[in-house]
Amino acid sequence: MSGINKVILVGHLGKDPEVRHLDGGVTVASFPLATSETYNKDGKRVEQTEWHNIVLWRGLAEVASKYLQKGKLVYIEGKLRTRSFEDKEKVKKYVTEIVAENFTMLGRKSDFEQTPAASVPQSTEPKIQDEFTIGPSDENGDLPF
Amino acid sequence: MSGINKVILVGHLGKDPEVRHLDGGVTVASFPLATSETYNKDGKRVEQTEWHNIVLWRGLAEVASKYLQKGKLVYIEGKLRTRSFEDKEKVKKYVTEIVAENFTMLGRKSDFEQTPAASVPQSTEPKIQDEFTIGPSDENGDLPF
Amino acid sequence: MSGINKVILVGHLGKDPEVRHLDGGVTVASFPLATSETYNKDGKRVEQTEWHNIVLWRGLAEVASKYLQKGKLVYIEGKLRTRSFEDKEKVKKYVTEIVAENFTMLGRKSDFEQTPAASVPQSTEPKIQDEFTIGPSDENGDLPF
Amino acid sequence: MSGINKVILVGHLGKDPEVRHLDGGVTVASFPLATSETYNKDGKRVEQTEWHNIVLWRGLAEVASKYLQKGKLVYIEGKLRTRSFEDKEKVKKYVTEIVAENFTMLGRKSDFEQTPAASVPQSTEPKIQDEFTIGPSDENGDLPF
DNA sequence: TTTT
DNA sequence: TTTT
Repeated sequence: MSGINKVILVGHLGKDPEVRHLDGGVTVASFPLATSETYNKDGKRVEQTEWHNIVLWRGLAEVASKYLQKGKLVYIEGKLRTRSFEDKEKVKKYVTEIVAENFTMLGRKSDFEQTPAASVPQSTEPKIQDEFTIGPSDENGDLPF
Repeated sequence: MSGINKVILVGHLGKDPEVRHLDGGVTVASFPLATSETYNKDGKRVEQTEWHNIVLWRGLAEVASKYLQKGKLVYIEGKLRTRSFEDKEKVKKYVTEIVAENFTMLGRKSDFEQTPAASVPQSTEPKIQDEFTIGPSDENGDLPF
Repeated sequence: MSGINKVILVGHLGKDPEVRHLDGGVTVASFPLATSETYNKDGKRVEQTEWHNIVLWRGLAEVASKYLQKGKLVYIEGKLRTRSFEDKEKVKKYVTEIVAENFTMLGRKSDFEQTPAASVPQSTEPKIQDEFTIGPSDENGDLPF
Repeated sequence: MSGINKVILVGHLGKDPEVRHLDGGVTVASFPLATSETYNKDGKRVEQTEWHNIVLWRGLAEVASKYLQKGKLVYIEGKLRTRSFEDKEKVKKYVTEIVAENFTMLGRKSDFEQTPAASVPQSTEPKIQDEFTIGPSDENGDLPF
């Protein structure tokens, strides 16, 4: 039977997205995302930051590389995936990544402007989905019941 | 600026899905879903049930009408939408619905069998998405980093 | 068997929180929250805004009334609850509300400053939870608004 | 500024929970959880299973060890945490875990019965939360496994 | 290492 | 109107 594997993050990019083009023309982007939590420990305010490896594919990767930069605040929805790889010393290692399914830019509009003078292009999708998960939902007509 | 409007429910259908075909060939299905919460009140076990109006469009509606029946346990992800309508007395009223974006059948496989003897067709998708949100995600190849 | 009833919203307050003190000293706060979605319709950019009725109890209500104001961006997690009430004409009506379980202020720190000159107190909890979330939630009495 | 770090899983336990009692009397439980996704690849039905390391603290750990067993279906809500440890060869390694904040048992009631003859005690909380979720989460010390 |  |  099937299950649910869902991750919801709101945090800041630790670096600009790094984009790669695989053989076959598929685009992949990735970046670290920080989510911080603040709590009181013995009356002192402690901040704990967690770093997440975000991976985006195809169209999502392209939009991310265009609109997301280091420091920006984003909402990301995706799923967990742990994969193994060999490091330079041929040692098998594991990483857990969040494969993004859609993201939404948060924060001020000005935070997403390329330069102080430029304005965000009309085409900026506030909510961007994986093209294999994407699309308009035009069901805003009134329901017949 | 954009926002997030997400609902996650796990509950039982109160009735079979009710299906309608709008002019233009669009299919809409709807059903009530119960989510119950149990807590202790003065040492007694109290159950509180909340009823949700679930609405599904197009392909999702069709799959729902095929595989979901009264009593079944489902995971539903969607968004909130409040719409107004006029009742028979022409009084304006409001309903809040959950417009489903995808759902997953939970519980035993046998719970989704049509009849004790029949088995669920091979084509039953455990996770079914709105066709405007849908699609295979074949990014299972190894990442180059 | 039990279920899941979870709502996740990121949006802006439409008004300042309205605070009430019930008999028995319980504090309740409420405010409308807007989540907007933008999509393309026939090549044109359309924005659709959904309004949600947010309700907060006890300690959460108090923190909300202190730190949230009209226009602020918040992440809210809670559950759906539909309750009935009688309007002035004694007509039975229904409202669906989101009973908040915790919230996190998003956006610039300066967005949460009381006045341009004041800074957010050290004690501001970035993630604030309903102190009663764990146990029974006895707020099933009718709301006074 | 603060962020959101939330994981929502529905899956089956791969093993019985493993319970440990740390110095100081704190209880920790952990188990692997499988979430499977099925999709069509070239007309063939492919199942992909993802394994998650679930960690529970204190009261949650105790309830988990009592009611969850290998094979059971659960809804788990928690947060991601990546921690480092040294393996037997003193090599620094990283694991990403899901620190549970609450869980709900899904599936038939009979699935949670200890033995065919026994019934689940009246006191079984369908939704069980980490009693410390509200405040500080001081489980940042290294885990003993 | 789960489940269907 | 579901389920336990």
